[in-house]
Amino acid sequence: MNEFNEYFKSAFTVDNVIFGFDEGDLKVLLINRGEEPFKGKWALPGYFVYPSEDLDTAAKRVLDELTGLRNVYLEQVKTFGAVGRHPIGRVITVAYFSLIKISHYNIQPSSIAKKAKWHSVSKVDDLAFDHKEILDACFNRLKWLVRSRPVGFELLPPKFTLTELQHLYEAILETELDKRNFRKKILSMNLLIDLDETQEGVAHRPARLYKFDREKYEKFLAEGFSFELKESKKKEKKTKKKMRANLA
Amino acid sequence: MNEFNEYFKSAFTVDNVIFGFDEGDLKVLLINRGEEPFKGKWALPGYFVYPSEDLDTAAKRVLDELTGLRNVYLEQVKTFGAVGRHPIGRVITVAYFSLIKISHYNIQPSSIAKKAKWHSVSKVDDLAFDHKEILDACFNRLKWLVRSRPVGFELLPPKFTLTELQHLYEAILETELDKRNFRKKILSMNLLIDLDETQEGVAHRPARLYKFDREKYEKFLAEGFSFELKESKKKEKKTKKKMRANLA
DNA sequence: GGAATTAGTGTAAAGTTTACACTACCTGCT
DNA sequence: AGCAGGTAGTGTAAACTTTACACTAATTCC
Repeated sequence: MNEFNEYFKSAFTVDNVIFGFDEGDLKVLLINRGEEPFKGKWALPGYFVYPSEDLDTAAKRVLDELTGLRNVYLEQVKTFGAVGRHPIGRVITVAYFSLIKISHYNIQPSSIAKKAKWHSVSKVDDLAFDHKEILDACFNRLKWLVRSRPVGFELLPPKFTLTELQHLYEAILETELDKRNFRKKILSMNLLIDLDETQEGVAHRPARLYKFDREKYEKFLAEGFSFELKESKKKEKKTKKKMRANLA
Repeated sequence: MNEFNEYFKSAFTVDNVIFGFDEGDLKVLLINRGEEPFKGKWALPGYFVYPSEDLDTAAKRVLDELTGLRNVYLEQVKTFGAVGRHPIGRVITVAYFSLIKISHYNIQPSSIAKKAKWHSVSKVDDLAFDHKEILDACFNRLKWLVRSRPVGFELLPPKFTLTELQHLYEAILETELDKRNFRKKILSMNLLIDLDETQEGVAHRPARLYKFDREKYEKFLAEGFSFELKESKKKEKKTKKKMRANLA
């Protein structure tokens, strides 16, 4: 550190977009800011990265302090560093998103956690700092992720019905899926274990419960498998340009 | 800045993985370090982000100083911030990758550019700092990108043959593609304009030259189209687990 | 004129995706 | 007991996409 001293004047933070799924709706955990700047506004949970701490460690710490959860899905998404994004100086933030089961979430005693609340992703529209932009980037990443791997298992309780799983996918993809085709696709992956149990206390035919075969999932990931879910085209009727080859 | 002063002691940089394509091989532009640390080793081009500069601006600046090129494909990939990654202090780096046409690249007068050299991506194995890890992350991103959009056009000269295009895809994907299927797929996208010209000075049947229809490409991107290129399975014979549904 | 070399082309079979509608099973009400 | 209301669960045929595969065409060089 000599001629470069002038560059060592910035700070960096992590911000964590924590997704959960409840009541058929995709949610995000937000903190109500108790102080300026943006006092009273909702913001993503985040904090400065300590000098002795790796980025991933910082993201896990923020998540743990807030939810008490460890070993959850956590992924770095993008870094935001516009010059004026933070009023107190040059602050770059690294955005992460994580997927948790809301049923496993317990309010933590930390003061920050008391100000936390789940919000429907689709209804969030105004956040502190550039946090709306960060949320959008993470939501888009989740949409992409859900098309290439069966990521929903991170968000559902240990036992779930196929309809719940489908609703989760529909919430993330913001589209409707065909029930029969969805089931065929999901079951053909052999990642579900049929528990031979059914729902109780519902006023209609109870659905079978499934759990997720974690062992096969690990294999799936290791082999770089991927699958595709396409939206039901029942209602769309997009002009499907056939784009045929201009061959002789 | 008051109680947070202790956090404003880090620096951040951008590192740019600049890909080019030449002689049937995917290349990356590296700088030979003239000073400690890692003196004599090859490194990714990068520099500190100025206090008054956005991240993307810094990445463009680094690219411009080195190659004289602007308006090229540039994308943020990932941020690396391990505690000990830089000997002179806490330095976080934001990795970008760009795609350029080597034929358009002119050596710049800047001192840094004189130390630059193209290396085959497949042969790079030891770089300064954590730059190998950064290169790998960017290469993986490129692999992903090339499967979802016809990104190769950024790397080829304005006129090219279908075989050149195929070789580019093969270099990026590190696999072989079937000639007829590749051509069918590419031509069916209608993104190529047949120039009604042929190669000259080759000792075999000359190939037709094509250029890229930029207007249609913009439309393609805007409509969120995507396409898939799958490797030729001629040689592999992967045990294709049929994974059929366990339905009644 | 023939050897060498790469360009260029079509098709049938296998596999995947799509659209679509009815019966089954449970509760709660009368 | 039976019916209404509600969600669960299932199969198939048609359209489309992907795959595997081999010969002829055009040029240069000798």
